[in-house]
Amino acid sequence: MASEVKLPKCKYGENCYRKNPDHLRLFWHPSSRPESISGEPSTKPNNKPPNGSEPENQSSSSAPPRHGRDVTPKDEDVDDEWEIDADDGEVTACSEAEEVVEETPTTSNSDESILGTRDSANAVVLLILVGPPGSGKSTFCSKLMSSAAQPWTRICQDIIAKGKRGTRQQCLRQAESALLRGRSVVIDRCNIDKKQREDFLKLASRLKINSHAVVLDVPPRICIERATKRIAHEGGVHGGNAAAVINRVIRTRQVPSLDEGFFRISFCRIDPDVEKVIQEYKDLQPSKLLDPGVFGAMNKGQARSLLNGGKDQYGGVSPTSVIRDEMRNVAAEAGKQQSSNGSDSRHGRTLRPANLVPGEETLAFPSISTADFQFDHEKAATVLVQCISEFQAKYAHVGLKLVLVDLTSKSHMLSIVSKKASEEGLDGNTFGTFVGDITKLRSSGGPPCNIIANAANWRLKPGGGGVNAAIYKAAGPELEQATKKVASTLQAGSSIVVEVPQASALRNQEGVTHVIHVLGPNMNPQRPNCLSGDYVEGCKVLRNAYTSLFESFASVAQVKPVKADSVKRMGEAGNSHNGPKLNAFQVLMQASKRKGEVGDTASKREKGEKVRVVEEGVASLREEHGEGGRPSDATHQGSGHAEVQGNNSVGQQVRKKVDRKWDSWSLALYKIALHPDDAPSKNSVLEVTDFAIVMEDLYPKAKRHLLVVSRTQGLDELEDVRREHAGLLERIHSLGMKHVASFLKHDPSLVFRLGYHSAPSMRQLHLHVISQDFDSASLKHKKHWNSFTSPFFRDSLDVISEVKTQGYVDNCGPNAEKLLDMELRCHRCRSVQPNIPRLKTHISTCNRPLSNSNHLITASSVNGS
DNA sequence: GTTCTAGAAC
DNA sequence: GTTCTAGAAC
Repeated sequence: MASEVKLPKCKYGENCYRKNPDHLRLFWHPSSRPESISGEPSTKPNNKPPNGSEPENQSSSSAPPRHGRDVTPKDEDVDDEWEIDADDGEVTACSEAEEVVEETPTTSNSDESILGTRDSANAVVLLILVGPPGSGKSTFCSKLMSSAAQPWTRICQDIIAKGKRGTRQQCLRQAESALLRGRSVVIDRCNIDKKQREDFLKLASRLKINSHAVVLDVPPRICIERATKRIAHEGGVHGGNAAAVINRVIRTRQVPSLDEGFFRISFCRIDPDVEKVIQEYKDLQPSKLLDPGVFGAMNKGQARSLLNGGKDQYGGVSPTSVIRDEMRNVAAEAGKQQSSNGSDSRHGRTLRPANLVPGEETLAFPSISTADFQFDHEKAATVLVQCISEFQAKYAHVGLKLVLVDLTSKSHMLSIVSKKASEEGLDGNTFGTFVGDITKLRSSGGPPCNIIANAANWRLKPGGGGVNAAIYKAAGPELEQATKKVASTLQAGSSIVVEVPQASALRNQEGVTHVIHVLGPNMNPQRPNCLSGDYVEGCKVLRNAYTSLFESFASVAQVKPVKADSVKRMGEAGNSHNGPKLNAFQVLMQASKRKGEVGDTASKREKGEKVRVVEEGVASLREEHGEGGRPSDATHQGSGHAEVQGNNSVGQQVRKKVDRKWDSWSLALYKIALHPDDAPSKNSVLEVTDFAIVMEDLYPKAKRHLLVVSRTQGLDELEDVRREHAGLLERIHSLGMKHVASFLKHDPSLVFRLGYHSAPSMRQLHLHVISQDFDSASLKHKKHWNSFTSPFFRDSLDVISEVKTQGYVDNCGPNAEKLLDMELRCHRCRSVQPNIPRLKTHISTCNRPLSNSNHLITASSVNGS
């Protein structure tokens, strides 16, 4: 019966951090956290508005420019998403940048212009560069962004994907993000034909932003000369092959025309043309708008083509006049949007008052730690969305709503949280954002939030600034007195609930019954307990803070998580309808499925995909319905056998392994382990014992790479390991160590790790014994590298320890494979390398101490033990 | 696990 | 032409 039930895919739920690459990185080695070049914590300006609200720390817009390899001005700052490899001086993308774009620093003193707006503060345009390799697109961008009058973002496809070449879709996403933040965007890619430009024009049209084109119509000879001199160009357009590529690209060139939707097209053939156009766009601002039309030197054929195209489309009317009219319409529309009711259409999830029904408990809360405490916005948004997701899952169907509030419609946090919430599929009925004053929600017609959160300080004192000062001021001295009765200080990552006294204006005017003080992590060196850029700890504390806040909210609202009894009631209610009678467990699963929280296990099984299912919070239900129990021993454990396993700190949990289909190619180790005498000759079996065999990996990923394969039938992978296997794991480890000692005798310079893959491709539990040189021709792919250097590789000693203490291995879950797709990071110096060839070159010379494990085995450690 | 192929991009 | 990625097949 249990096997018929659809189960959640992960014990941490559909929105488990392990599914989120950004958050996943937090579980990378602690030493991987981004650092500024100087090693000093970032000291971003505190752009605090005068009205006591949360200031906007526009990390992206206030950051210094980011630069790719081929265009990096050597004398400019590099922000914390980039780091320089001290060994070879390369600039490499840090792991925190999933997609990399370059942005100008803001040039104005006011928040208004820092944030910008396509409506008024800036003349926002989408500038599409058109030109073959070597035409000077990158130089154009560098010059444009060096001292532009308004903020620009450069989208360079060559470096957008963690410092290497990405896709058009990534460029589009980043362009949209920047445009929505009020930044002009320059698209640095060839854009050589209509198809390559089409999506960008559509994007601009959708956002009601003018598209401009600058055609770098540089003679092919010059392009080839330039490209030939380049080295290590991402697209391979350098050296001897540059001419062929450029000639081919130029042959496919389609000259941009106004009828594609461009507002303005500028042609540049010689350097002075380029300089002139660069200056035009550098000067661009509302008081210096550029006229529509076609400008610059071009040949007569191009001009005729462009004008004819425009004339045909507009029925003989000058394209320029049509576009001017359109421009006026856009401006008028933009004006309407700006004067609307304070909700910003850019925030798709902005909750309007009508969305919230009085009587339902609603928590209004500010973004924690992103103002004075200078926590990185992107990371904070990721943590927040994760916490909301968990909250929604835990308190489904009980009417609790969360509203993230910020004072300004230009709030960076509102924008990115909305985006991430949408991406994560958060329930828009129970979470939204709102632009307004958190202390005046009722009186200003905002959502009726009777509980509000305060981004407090550790002393729980009024003052300082931002939300804390505003709430204490609005509440009057009564709140401070009430708070004193509850606590005198507050730990980071925790919260306290204070009932707002009846006499407080916040209560009798705004209807706020409770204030929940919450304290997040501090990244501001000017404030106490600064974490100095330690985002591993910081995210942990922030997560604790939000979790504590939301739990306090639930506590005040006097609701409880969805539990067995409530689900049972739901089941009974469901059974009152005509459908088949369902038990509580099935009802829960059906509800989860409706919310999209349950994977289609059956269909995945049909496809032979790996299916590991861990469910949460249903153990009592399973017991109640007699659908499972703890395994008594290790007798099960072949494919297709469901099993249940016990508790951990999160709460009572059930671990259930569902059928995994092993393809024929993945059975090689299984066959050899069970029948070592029949091992194919290509496999070098070194030792056979009663419990394991030792063999050389057929495709070694390092100088020395052995496998110690268990001979216990049914023990396919780590997922199958239980407490009773601890002794076996220790024997396997010892066997591996024996061979390590032998290797080290011959070559004492080697360093080894012993460990398991979280989600192995080959059936039959096997320990990897691998030297850390990774000097092997068989190491070809990112997946290879990350399987041995990311947390996907579980150290044998850690595995043994976990099995002994908790009875199973808490591996990376169903999303372990995401770890394999992460950036290529040197296991010594932590620098990111753009591809495998570059990585291999780098690691062959990198001499930093190894930093990828606490369990490295060296000649001295073996001799000393 | 590997190998092969196609496609995208410059 | 080269590099990289994703997917299919084994």
